[in-house]
Amino acid sequence: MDRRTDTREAIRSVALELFSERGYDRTSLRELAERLRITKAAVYHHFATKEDILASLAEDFAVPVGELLAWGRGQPAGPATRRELLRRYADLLAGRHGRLVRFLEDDRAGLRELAPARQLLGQLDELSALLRDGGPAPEATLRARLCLIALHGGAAVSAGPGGTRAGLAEEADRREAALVVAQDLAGPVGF
Amino acid sequence: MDRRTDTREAIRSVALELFSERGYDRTSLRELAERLRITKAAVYHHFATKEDILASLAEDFAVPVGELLAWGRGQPAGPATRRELLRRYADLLAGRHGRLVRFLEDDRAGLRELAPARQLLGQLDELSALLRDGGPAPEATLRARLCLIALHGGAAVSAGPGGTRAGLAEEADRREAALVVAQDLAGPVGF
DNA sequence: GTCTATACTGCGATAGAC
DNA sequence: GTCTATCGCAGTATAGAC
Repeated sequence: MDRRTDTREAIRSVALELFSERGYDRTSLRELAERLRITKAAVYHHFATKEDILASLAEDFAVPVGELLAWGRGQPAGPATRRELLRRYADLLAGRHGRLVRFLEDDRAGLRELAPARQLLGQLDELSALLRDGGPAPEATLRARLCLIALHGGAAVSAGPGGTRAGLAEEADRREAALVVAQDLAGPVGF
Repeated sequence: MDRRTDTREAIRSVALELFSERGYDRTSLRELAERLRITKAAVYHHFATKEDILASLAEDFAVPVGELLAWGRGQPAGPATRRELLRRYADLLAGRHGRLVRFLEDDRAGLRELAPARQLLGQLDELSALLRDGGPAPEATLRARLCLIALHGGAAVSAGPGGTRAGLAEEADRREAALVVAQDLAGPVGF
């Protein structure tokens, strides 16, 4: 793994941290560079634009979500598929993607106009359509959308090695609770 | 009603529109002034800072929410109170406050650091605590928070005289559905 | 109460040396 | 691959005329 990869990964990692802390717009490349102890120009060596950094982060998440969508489209519609979709999506969020999705959820206004985020939000719309119990009636649509919000809200907040043991247990609790609520929202428990 | 009041109200109204369309950060005072056909300096005659415009909008909503909280605190905890809290809050959102709350929900990242919005978000935290069925267990906390998100999501999107008759009916449908889902999330239907 | 003009700051992005 | 230096622009905010 060469130095190029190292710095690029470091930029991505710190960018995600800053974006999710302060929002995309309020994060400046100066701050990002400072935190990394390099200059803005060095950042531009690895990414052509600020939006490209976001795109790189978004794509990381878009790939597994795309796979999940492909799987879901091939399943018969029904409560069992919905439950399993939610379980798989919750598993996804339990990994390193939780932070990105919380950022996405918290910064919709800032991200709406940016292509990389739009694509991801489109995927989540499709996922919520798969989770919808029945047609596009307002109530079913809202319940499906809330499923995802529930899981996003339950996703990891703390990241990295800063978590205490108690904190990690709390996080697992929250994720578990989020899945229960989401599956409840997704329709009848009986199969 | 003197001219001063007119212009001030016009600024508030257009600001809310722009903030909710593009987010707080991405809305510049230049845009705001342009839309009003006045200059930036004229805006500064009515509001000392950009944040003061936000504060003025937030306070407008904080007052009735504060009254709702005061009422809620005086009621016995239980499903009936929770249902009525949600009904009253939904009524609030059906008026001109719907737009503000959607903006608040969509722009959390941009607003988190701003005092006027923080206060409002604190009030909503308190409201969701009143809506919580039981102690601070993760599931109860999440359900209470989702109640509010459901109502916010169902709140008016279109505002002003632009709505078609069909559009207005759809909006009412959505609000109705949001209340049903929220009350469902708030606990058992039986009293 | 609104204007013109301007101060100052920080942004994203680029050029070119090392 | 990182640096220094700088460009052009848009942001908030202010001063002072009318």
